[in-house]
Amino acid sequence: MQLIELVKINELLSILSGRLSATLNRHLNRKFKAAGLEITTEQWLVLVCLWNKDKLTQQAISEQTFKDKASITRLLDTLSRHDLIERHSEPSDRRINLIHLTEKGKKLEEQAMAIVKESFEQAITGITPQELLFSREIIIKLLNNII
Amino acid sequence: MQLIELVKINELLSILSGRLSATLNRHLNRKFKAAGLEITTEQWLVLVCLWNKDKLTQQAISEQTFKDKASITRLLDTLSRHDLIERHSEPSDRRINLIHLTEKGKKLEEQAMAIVKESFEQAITGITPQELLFSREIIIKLLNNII
DNA sequence: ATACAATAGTTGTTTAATCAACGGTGCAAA
DNA sequence: TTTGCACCGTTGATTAAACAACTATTGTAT
Repeated sequence: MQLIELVKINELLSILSGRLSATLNRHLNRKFKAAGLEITTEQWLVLVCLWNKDKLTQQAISEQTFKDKASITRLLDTLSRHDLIERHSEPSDRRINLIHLTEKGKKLEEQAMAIVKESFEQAITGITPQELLFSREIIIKLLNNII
Repeated sequence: MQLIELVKINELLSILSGRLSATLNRHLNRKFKAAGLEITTEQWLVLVCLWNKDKLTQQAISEQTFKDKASITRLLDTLSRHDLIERHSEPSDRRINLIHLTEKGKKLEEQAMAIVKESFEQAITGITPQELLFSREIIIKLLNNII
């Protein structure tokens, strides 16, 4: 009984804490690559913030993506090297960088979102919206319990 | 309508493909560290395989953890450096390493599993077993859809 | 006005993931 | 027997994560 419980714990934790995200990331990264888009899932997540509202601070991106600000520094380094964003320093507060999408970065939105949408639809095949919403609630409860 | 749909897609994907696993990993890593255990969640996952059945091949560990064999090579390098496992080459098939737990590695099980169990119970506070099992089914469906 | 705290971003170190390429071993078919 | 394929594990390159320590700037409180 105790053993079975622990086995289930391990299984669920291993799925949640690695396998699910790794599989999703791998899937999306391959789709992006297959379509000739040179972005990763993590970069896509940052770009989503900027497509939604351009010229954010790194701090804002950090909060919206739930990523460490050091991770954002380096993600933006990569995006900048690929000419998808530019850092513009703000004279009114010289601590701040405002992150601007380049034309190349803006143009990526349509194609990237189409790929994501397609993958999403593939992922949820055979799952009803209610089931999905219910799972979302449970996952958010889980998250809040361990923050 | 379309916009709202896309927002939901982004949110769910971002939770599943990064935020959930990152939060869980961070949580467990901190707990391990706070208890004086020098292991990460990823290393714990490998150790679970060996606690369950000692003397596995790297290939077997790779399959059980759903991790790339290159990742396993490096995880085992770290575990070996910390004297938790040893690679024993097998004379009957010289391609193979059998991974042996050291005494130190064996001794870790009780303490590590107690921490994991405690974290798990914290995580599922306020969620019924049925809800959890239901979510597990949905997540496995999701996984199978994108493999 | 100065001293201290808070904020924004960067850097160093360590761990881990992917993919691709490679070396060595085992096995089976021509 | 040797040729070729499958298998096991390693290595290199790139991307990303966490944490801690750091610089520079801004804001506040005495």
